[in-house]
Amino acid sequence: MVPNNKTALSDLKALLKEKGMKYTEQRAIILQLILSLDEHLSAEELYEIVKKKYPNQNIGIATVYRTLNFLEEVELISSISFGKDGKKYESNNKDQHHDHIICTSCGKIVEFFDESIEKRQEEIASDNGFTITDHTMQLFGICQNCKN
Amino acid sequence: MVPNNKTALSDLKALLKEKGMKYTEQRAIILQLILSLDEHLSAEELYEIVKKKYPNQNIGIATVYRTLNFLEEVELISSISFGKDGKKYESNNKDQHHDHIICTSCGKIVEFFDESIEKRQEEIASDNGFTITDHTMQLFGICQNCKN
DNA sequence: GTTGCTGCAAACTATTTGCATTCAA
DNA sequence: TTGAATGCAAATAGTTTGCAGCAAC
Repeated sequence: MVPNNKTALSDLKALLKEKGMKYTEQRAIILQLILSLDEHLSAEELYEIVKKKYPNQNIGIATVYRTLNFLEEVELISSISFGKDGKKYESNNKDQHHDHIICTSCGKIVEFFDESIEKRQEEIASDNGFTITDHTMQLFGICQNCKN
Repeated sequence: MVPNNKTALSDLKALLKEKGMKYTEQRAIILQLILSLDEHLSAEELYEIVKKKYPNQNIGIATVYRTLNFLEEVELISSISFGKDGKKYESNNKDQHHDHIICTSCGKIVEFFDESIEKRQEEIASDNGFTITDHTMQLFGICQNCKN
């Protein structure tokens, strides 16, 4: 379990209260799951894991979608989508923003962060009259393993 | 009409022949449309335009999807997908590769190319053992117009 | 007790597929 | 002539919504 799981759970409680929403077992389970798994998972995959891990809790797929949408909205998690693979979710409970390198052969994902690119992006945007709020960057290629 | 429309059409013919496929009116229409419109369009949008522009040609949505998949596969066109808006297609018949700045308020898309970022991406990938084949980068923000 | 949340099933959207017919080669 | 492509409709995948019962506050 990730060290700041507890923090995220209190954040969740606070955010829910703030919006007049209720703290439920299901919401907590889904958030904790994303925090504890260090992977990029689709809604369907998360649903399968929840069902397996909490067989007594009879969580529906609709709740998973509803919860993911909410968690993304309040920025506790975020989603990326590359080509065929569809939308995948990951926790925001990480050191900092990062981008992705994806192996088109085996699907492996490596995260990276590069200060100089980030800076350049800001410049480009402002040159075009934009104020950046967010960005995504994906590099596609073949990883070391798959090259062999 | 874009100057190198003709080239792309011969490319299409050559590619089709190479794969034992047939050159059809429908395929030509769809490719030409993407070449001539300088926008990012979804399959559905392209379908609507074809229906309007060629009312005698009774093209089906399935053909549009099949053709788009083929054209992307042979790299005459390419697709990007940002968040809610789903997959959009654009011609590869441009000066060079480019990335996108998207206004999250009005949907405006600006294209840009930055040598230094491209270079840095190569370095990062190779540091991680990857050989890059492709990449996408999207900056999200608010454009000048929407700020006012 | 009230209001929001859940699971279920039905609805929807985007895309793909099966099949009889049509068309390019 | 023959195999591939097309249009249509049906099928599928992914996601959302309506609703009756249930749970949080």
